[in-house]
Amino acid sequence: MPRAATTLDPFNAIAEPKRRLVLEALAEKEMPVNDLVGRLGWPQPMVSKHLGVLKEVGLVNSRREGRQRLYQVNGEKLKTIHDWAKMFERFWAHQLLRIKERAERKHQEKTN
Amino acid sequence: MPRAATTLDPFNAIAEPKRRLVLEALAEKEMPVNDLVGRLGWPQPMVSKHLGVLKEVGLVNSRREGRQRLYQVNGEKLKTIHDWAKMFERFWAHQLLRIKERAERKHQEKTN
DNA sequence: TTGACATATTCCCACATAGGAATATATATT
DNA sequence: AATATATATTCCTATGTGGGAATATGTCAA
Repeated sequence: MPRAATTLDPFNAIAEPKRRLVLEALAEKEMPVNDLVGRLGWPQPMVSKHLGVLKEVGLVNSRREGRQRLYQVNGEKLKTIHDWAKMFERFWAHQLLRIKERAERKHQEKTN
Repeated sequence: MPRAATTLDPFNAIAEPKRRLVLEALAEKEMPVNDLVGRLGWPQPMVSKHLGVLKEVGLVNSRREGRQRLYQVNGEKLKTIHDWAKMFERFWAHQLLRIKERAERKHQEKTN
């Protein structure tokens, strides 16, 4: 069986590099689809489709304004990612640990 | 074209829920494959294959010890994920912004 | 060397999905 | 109503990949 649906899992949704670029653009400011099209240089349907996935998985919200649809980052869902990664903080935070890891890596080179 | 190779992108590698579970287990302590097999209850080849992907993408390191191969989390690569998510910190950190977002969401409900 | 233990690899298949092209829908303007 | 603008959706295809089963490789002990 392949991977779980992109539209159900934020981690899966941001696995696509283009979707990360969309989020990074939206991080600057709320934006309509066409601004993203111009900024990213992709076909409009491509942008809309990626936005559709991001919307369905909850990583962005949108609101209408005239003919445009403005997309914005949803912080809550991105916090999920951040919190998960934070679980491993101790593996990079402490200098002592880093030294220990470096030593283990050297040992690994011999045993590999 | 489907998604880019899992083994080239940490974000893609952790898109698979089972691989996140592997990393979470290894977050507790360095561990040989069989410990993971017992802990997760998956077939050994499945565990080895997921470890293979995590290793190739650099999210874990390994070293031999007798017949066993001990796997450990690689903090540096996980920091990459953490740093990326941190980019959106302001979207959940400030109370004022949260209030603003809530207002925008209410407006969205009307216009949707 | 033989056997037991520990881990990795190969082969196959089903399936989700990104991209492309064309088209559909929605909203504002005249 | 007709047109222009803005965005979404549908259909198609190629391809990466997770799971299962079987097997291979590697390492220690007797």
